[in-house]
Amino acid sequence: MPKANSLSDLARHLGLSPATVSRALAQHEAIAKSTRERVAEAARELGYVPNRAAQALASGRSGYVGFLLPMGGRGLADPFLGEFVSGLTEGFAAKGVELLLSAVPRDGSDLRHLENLVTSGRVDGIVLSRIEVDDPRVHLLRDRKVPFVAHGRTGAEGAAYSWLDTDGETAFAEAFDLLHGLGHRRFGILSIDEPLTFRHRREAGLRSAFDAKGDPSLSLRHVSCGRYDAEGRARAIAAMLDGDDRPTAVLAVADGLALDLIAAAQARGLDVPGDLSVIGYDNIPSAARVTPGLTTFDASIAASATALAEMLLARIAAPDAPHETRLLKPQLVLRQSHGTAPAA
Amino acid sequence: MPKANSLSDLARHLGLSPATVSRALAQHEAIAKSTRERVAEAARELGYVPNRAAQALASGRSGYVGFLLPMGGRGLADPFLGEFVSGLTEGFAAKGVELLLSAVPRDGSDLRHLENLVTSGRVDGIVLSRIEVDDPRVHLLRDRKVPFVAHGRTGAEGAAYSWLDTDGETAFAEAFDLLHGLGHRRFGILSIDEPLTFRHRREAGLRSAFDAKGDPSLSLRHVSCGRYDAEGRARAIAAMLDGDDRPTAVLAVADGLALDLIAAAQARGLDVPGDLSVIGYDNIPSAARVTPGLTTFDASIAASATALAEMLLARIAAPDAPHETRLLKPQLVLRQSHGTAPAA
DNA sequence: AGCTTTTCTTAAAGCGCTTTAGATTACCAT
DNA sequence: ATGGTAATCTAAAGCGCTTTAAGAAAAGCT
Repeated sequence: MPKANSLSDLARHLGLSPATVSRALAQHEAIAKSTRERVAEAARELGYVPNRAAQALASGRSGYVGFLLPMGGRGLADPFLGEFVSGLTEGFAAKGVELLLSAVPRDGSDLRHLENLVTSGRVDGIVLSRIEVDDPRVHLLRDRKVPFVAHGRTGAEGAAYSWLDTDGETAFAEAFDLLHGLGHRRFGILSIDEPLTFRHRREAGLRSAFDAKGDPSLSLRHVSCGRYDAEGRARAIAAMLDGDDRPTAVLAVADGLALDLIAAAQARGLDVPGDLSVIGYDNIPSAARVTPGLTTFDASIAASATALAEMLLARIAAPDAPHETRLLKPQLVLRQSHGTAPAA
Repeated sequence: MPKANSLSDLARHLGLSPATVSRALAQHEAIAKSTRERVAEAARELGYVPNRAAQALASGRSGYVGFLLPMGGRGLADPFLGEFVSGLTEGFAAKGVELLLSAVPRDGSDLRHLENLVTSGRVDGIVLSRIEVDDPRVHLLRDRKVPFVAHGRTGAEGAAYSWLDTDGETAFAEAFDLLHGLGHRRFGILSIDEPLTFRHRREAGLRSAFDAKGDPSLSLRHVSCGRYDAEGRARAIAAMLDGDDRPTAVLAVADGLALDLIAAAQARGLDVPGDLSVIGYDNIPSAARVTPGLTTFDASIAASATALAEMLLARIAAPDAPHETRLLKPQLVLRQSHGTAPAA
């Protein structure tokens, strides 16, 4: 059996021109269906696989999409990111597209890195995560007219780009009401100091529900960790748990914080949920595995990522189509980390 | 400021030929150092970024390396894979190379997928993980003379390819001796049914240490789960814990299994390590976070991945260099999941 | 038959680089 | 001057595809 290593090999074998073969393989309508089948058959027989670089150069599209993986942190070992990237990969794979994982250094060169990534033509589109309040990456990509989708919204909600987000604002308001109904009066919110929109939204949701009660006997302790490393988290958790008037109910803006909080509380001899109710956000896998099980909001990370993958491919196919935005309502997963307020 | 979008733009601007500029940017010795600097400077000023597809087509190298991500499982949400891929990504990024994440379906088309991946020229090299006893991917890549490195060894140790592995055999023998020294007499090994070499090696290490005692009063219960899904694991764990003569010390070939085993034991009212000692392998992050902390072998997953990245780049640079193999000795991390045997 | 329309196929240019083989210049000793 | 050598640089081909513009063949109409 001969082997076709290039389009023209295959074309010669078939007695057709390379142009026809190229378009036949691409399922162009202008090529007779019978020809398309004949070509596909021959390609299979001769083991022909198109060269991707040549396709990319000629067509101006690389066939890849990019995801920026921040270096230095936990990377994909972070359960959220791991699940997210898995979801992306599978979503793209379903359409025959592969994901380019681009590690970006944390030295402030991230914008240059992104610019380089797109101007080199390595990717046809980008998935952005961990969106900041006024995210410069969004501006860059929009200016450069590079297709992208974002997991999360910047501060300006109307901003013209495609995003998918979960409604953390409503969720945290709901969680507050639940805990308030269980008799809690001293609340805490455990957050992070980075300019990420999701934490602002979740904080705001809690705060507005809190303010809506207009009850001066309620208290709210707001603690953030500076860097999201072990030390920063431990310090924030200490600030939450130690001292007088410890909250009896704490909302954590992410499950990782919530799990750490529970462990720290238990280490201090506190009972969860007897002495302290904790609710998290995201429903990462280990939220179900710890004791007590973490009550949290299921943000269906993998499904979101898959949806984002589809949205991005749609944008690449039709860059001028109107932007699509999706706001998902996370489901509260009731487990054992929350309960009625302890007796005063 | 003008903008150079192509090599020839830049060459024209500099009054040089494209050939010279190309080689100057590649730091060729044949180009005068002064010229190289002048070119680099101009490239920076004019914001020139080479087109990757054109480079790939002309040079025959894509500039990417590939990793095969099995679909359908936990994907990167599996702590081992997450940490491994993070390590790879960072290792490659250190050398300016990006990782192509290629999701491979579990429908038996994986070899075709791999072949397609390399013949399309999408990647210059491949990192293989979860090596099987007689792994067809190893044969394929070796036949096709595609640079690759493997995390793990096939059955035939002398096989001519580059690999990095941890010495699970010695580790499990060591773990057995430790537990035997603590008075345990009824042992268990919790494994998986797939033809992965790592589990064979760990099983063999335990078994040979067990046999070496030549003590007929010792027992060894060997249980494997069929598919590595929640149900398969639960069934295997039940077989390990239920029935007469339950082992008092169990080695699990992976931390995930060990953690599930501990949870299941606790759910049955058993005390770990009072009634049951458990030792795992890999030291995934959550091994440190559960209660009791899991005693396990630290396989330094991320560091291994980074080393593999370097090994692969070295192979791509010098495909005919002798193969490099590295056997790492995992460190036993003593936590609280093991202890003296319960009184008979 | 002659004409138009429709259907199918192709020639040829070109995507933006790398690389081989060769040209040019500079430098030195004779 | 003359030739030889080393140091730089360049012309031009070509990587393997896509695509535009146009050509050839078949079919439909009067």
